Amino acid sequence: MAARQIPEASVARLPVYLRALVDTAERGTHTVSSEALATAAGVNSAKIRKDLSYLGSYGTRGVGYDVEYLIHQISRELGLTQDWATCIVGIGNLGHALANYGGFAERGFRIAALLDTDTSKVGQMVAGLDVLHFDDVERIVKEEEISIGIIAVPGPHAQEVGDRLCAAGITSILNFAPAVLQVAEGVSLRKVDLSIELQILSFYEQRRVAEESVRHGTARRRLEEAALPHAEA
Amino acid sequence: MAARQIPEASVARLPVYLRALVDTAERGTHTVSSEALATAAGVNSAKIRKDLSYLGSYGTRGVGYDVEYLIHQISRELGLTQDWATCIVGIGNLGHALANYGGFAERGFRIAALLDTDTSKVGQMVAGLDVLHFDDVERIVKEEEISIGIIAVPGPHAQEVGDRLCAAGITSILNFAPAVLQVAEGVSLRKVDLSIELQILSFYEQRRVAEESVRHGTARRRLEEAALPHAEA
DNA sequence: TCCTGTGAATTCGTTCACAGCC
DNA sequence: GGCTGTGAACGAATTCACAGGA
Repeated sequence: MAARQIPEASVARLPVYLRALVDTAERGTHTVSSEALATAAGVNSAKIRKDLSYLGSYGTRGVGYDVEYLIHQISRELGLTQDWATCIVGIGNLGHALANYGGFAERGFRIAALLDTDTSKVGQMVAGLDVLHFDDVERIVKEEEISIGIIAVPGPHAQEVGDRLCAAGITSILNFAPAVLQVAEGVSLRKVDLSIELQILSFYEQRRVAEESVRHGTARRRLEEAALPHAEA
Repeated sequence: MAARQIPEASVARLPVYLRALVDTAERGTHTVSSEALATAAGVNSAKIRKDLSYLGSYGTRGVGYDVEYLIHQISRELGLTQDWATCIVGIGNLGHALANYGGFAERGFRIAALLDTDTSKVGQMVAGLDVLHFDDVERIVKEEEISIGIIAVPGPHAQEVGDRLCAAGITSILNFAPAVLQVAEGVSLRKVDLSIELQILSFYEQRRVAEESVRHGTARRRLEEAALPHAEA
């Protein structure tokens, strides 16, 4: 088993499983079936089994998975057994919120630096950290051994910030800026775009409205049909 | 053409194209090829052409696409020609940041209400709006004709908030809470999970480190091989 | 000639269904 | 009997490659 090269789609689900498992463990349960874990994670059981099979054979036939053991294996696979140093660039509304968000540190992501170019922000204390000037990014990344950069600057500045981060030796970027980012070869990039998510919802929202009028039309037609002499009792 | 039922993956890219097109228009360009748009949107040109073909035949062979016209068509398709009322539930760090985030209003998403259960927050002014009590959600959703709910509460409260929103008649939910949300049949759901994104980056980060040691190992082995007598000149 | 629009080919991801083990 | 692990079947998404119109 243990076939290397886990599909991207599976990797993206592992953190979800991990969370479901931690919840399960907190409830004092020590064994889960793929079915139970599927329910907790909001997917189907075949997907769970397939995804977990990429990591190895960690389950027991006829029984299920040991919760603690699986938590350990997934954590290891995700690289969560070590700590990663991150920096947040752009201490505006969102940067502030991210700096204060407890969920990062909880999972081993240490916020090692807050950076901004705005001199009125530099020197401020945010979430217990001094805001430093982005000009010093190369030195800070090296000193703090930062590998993950979080971009929370306005869209038009995202690319230059990304370039500087790449140049400074960062190897992963999480981009919150509403802009398409080009990164150096070999740097991982993920993006979170708030307004894109709303626009996707808007599409389905509109389609729902369109379908509703169609359905009303259909309903009306059905009534008409029902009114025809050959309608069934 | 205009085949209905646009694939989900294409829908998710339309907002990205839209942003790239708006940028292009702001630079005073009136025509784009699929190739140019692909570069601006960070995808390949075949994808652009295929995706746009689902909307209709809006390009001109040998020329490209009219930027303004395409902006109009995509906006219409995404339902952005009308305004959507939203509410934000949970006015903590993130809720604050979201309320102050300009990107929503810009694209026709009006924040109609801020809701919280914490009585110390109710009555506060945030981003020019009174924070209201979540208990009144049914009335507020009806009065303001809110169709999209944004959840920014702590994980353990997300499900009950989601249930109340669904019961109040909301048809789309954007979930920022770190929890798997179950929604009523027919309600659209998207989630944004900050720490999951970091965990995905961590996976690739760790793999990179692992690969590096392998590559070093390989390099060493190659040197050894090269030192063998039968090595080529 | 240039670039779109699209069938066909391919790759990727999901689900089925059951053999194998507890 | 119950549940995992996994080939095989299926379906979705991407990419290729080129016919066809400007």
